[in-house]
Amino acid sequence: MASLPFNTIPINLPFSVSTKPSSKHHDDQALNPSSSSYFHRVSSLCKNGEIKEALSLVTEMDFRNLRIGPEIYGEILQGCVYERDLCTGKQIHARILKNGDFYAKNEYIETKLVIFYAKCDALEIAEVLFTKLRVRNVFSWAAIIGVKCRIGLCEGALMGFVEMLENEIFPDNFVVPNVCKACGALQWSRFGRGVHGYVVKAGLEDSVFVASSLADMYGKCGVLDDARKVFDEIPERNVVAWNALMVGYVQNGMNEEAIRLFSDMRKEGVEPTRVTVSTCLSASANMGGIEEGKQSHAIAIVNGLELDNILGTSLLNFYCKVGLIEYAEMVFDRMVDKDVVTWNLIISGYVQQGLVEDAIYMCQLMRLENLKYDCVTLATLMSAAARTQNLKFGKEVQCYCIRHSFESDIVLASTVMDMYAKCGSIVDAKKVFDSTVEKDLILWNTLHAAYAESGLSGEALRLFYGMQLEGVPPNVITWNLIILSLLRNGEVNEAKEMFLQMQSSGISPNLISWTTMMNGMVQNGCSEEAILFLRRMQESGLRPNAFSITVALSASANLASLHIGRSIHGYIIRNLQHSFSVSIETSLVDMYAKCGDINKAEKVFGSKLYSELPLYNAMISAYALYGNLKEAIALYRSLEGVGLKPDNITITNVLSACNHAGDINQAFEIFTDMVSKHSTKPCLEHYGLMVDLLASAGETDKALRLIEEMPYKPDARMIQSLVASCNKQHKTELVDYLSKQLLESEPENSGNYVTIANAYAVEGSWDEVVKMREIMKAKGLKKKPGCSWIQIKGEEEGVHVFVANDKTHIRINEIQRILALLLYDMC
DNA sequence: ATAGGGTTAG
Repeated sequence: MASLPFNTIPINLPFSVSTKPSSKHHDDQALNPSSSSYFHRVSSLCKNGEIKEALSLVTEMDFRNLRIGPEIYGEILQGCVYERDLCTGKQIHARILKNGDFYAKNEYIETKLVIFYAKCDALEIAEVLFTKLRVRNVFSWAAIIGVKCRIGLCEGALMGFVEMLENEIFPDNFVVPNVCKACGALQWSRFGRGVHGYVVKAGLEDSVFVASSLADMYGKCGVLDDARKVFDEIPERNVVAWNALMVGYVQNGMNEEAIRLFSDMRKEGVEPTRVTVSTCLSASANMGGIEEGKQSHAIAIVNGLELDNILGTSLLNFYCKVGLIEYAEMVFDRMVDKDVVTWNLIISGYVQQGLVEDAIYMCQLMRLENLKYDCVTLATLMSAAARTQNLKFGKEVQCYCIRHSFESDIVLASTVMDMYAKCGSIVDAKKVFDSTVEKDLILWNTLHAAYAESGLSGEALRLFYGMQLEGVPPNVITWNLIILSLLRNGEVNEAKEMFLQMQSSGISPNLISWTTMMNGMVQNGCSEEAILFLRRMQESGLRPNAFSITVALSASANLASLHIGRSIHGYIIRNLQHSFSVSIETSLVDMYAKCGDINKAEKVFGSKLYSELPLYNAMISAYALYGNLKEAIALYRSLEGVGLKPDNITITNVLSACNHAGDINQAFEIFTDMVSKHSTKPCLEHYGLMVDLLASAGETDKALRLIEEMPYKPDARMIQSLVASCNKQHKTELVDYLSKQLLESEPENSGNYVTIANAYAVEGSWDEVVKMREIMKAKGLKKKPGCSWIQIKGEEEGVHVFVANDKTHIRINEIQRILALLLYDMC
């Protein structure tokens, strides 16, 4: 055996190496029978994980001058591999080196050392030893590929696979799974296919290990058809194979397929594991499948699966996502070793339910358990601030983030921006955006969302072109947001143009793109076009979901087209039977009422699946529309019996029913009931309806007294009612008073100008309407999102008129008077 | 070989 000097051993090994060659193992100790009994004792200690004891036996052997063969060192190293005991292994390595080349240059020992370091994730040492190997066999290759794969150096692992083949060392059923894993992580499906070819050639495809990892690889690459094919051809499928395919389905959004696979698996009598149940729970959570998730939970219990952290958090995630917070609390209480993930889930569960107080309380408890907030906790709290529009709380959380150096977390930056945007502070959102160094597409989109929400289409467009100049290509979401910002700002034609541009840039509109267009059309008074967009979406092969159907129903209602409304109802019955929701039922009632078929509205209401307030509100509103005061009141009175408490909308609807019928007494009864029975404060709109009622009955003084009593500033609508009433009675000094009120309350409120313009529109004075628009422009005021425009036919192009409220009738000279006051105020 | 939490669009 060639002798090499010891100092060629890499000096970066983390222990010192004796340079003195030892000689005692040359004694003829091999004949000593106790040597083999030592081997057995060492071997059994190692298998029980008692490495330290095994090591002291070796020391004892050394002391008694017994021959220590390579197999003993091999055994101890293997023990260190089982225990992932890097420290003890290094000591063994030191002894091996101390004992000289007989051991240090033994192929078995050298390979074992590589395997040991690799298994302990000490890649650098393993690689140094590996490069020094004179003989590289399948085992050492497998170890190196394995460690690279584990620590995420996937390209390196795949290069190793190629190099192995070049050196004619053939990867076996231990190497291939790791190679597959690397392909999956990199989503290199073409490389994966090559590996699959090798597997077939090498005859490895019958190994469950190989086949399940191939199925997993195809799943991770999104090629589910091939994953399924591989899976179907496995001769003896084990639970891991089932799990791998199921995970593939879930990761690609095919949740229903995953659940179906689970039931097939149970039919074949394969026992589910915690992984199976976790995966099913993810699928159930994603698709909102309450029954599926509950059954998965039941199966976990029946099969006696241990509630470990991962299964527990899967359950928590599921119950939180579907809104069953009580069940989530039960699971949470039963979990023993709660970690940050566990706490984050229950906290986010509370936030999703709007229970921000509970969320904050849980945060305090979490701190008492000595757990620190991580970026997920903070992102959740930030989203709570955004939901509740609590700017102060949001800033506190942001300060915490800054103090604890979480600024570099890009997800957190997105939530901070979203919080500022939701709290109406776009400038601060932009500041956060600018100060974030590494921007990802989501961050860009978050700012787009902020602009879209407020209809700042100019800013949005600048951002849109800016990002492309910086080489960030917009995705569907970006395009949808740009379109939304245009629509929110009333720029219908520009939005349609953008919609076309998106398609010519190679991005096809998704469900949300189409629905955004539809909804935007409805909001901008183009309901016919909304229906056209619905048809075109269906032609493109996309199926409308519950929300798009709701929008289509409101378009039908606006068009008062029973024909279209019925056809959409038909579509719901044919295709959305299972996703019947409160909002769909509500929209149906509303549609039938507005299309003139109150009987059908009653019929839909009568066969409702849900018993929720919005549905009752819609029906009461329908009765109000038809002036059926008795029915409206009866329905309102019946709420208590079904355990529902009327809200502001209910009262508004009942009061407007009274309004239509001109029944002041009934209205007053409802109005006072509200405070005494339901202890709710009337809102501005309720006062408005009462004022309206009194004013149109000529009770101007009473109306005025009510205005002075109420805890709100009067709005333009109220003033209008009064103006109309005053007009009849020629009380001009009152009009002066009211106009002043209007100016004092909100001179910058575009709504006031809109109201006045509305009145002009009703009177047919288009010149005055145009003038109002110009004043708004000069003041830099923009129409609020959701406020409708209508194009006046036969008028000069570009002239828009606000949709007039049905009951607005103001004498033209009074309008001029108010306008004069407004202009005076501006100068 | 397989499994858990937070961010953007109607």
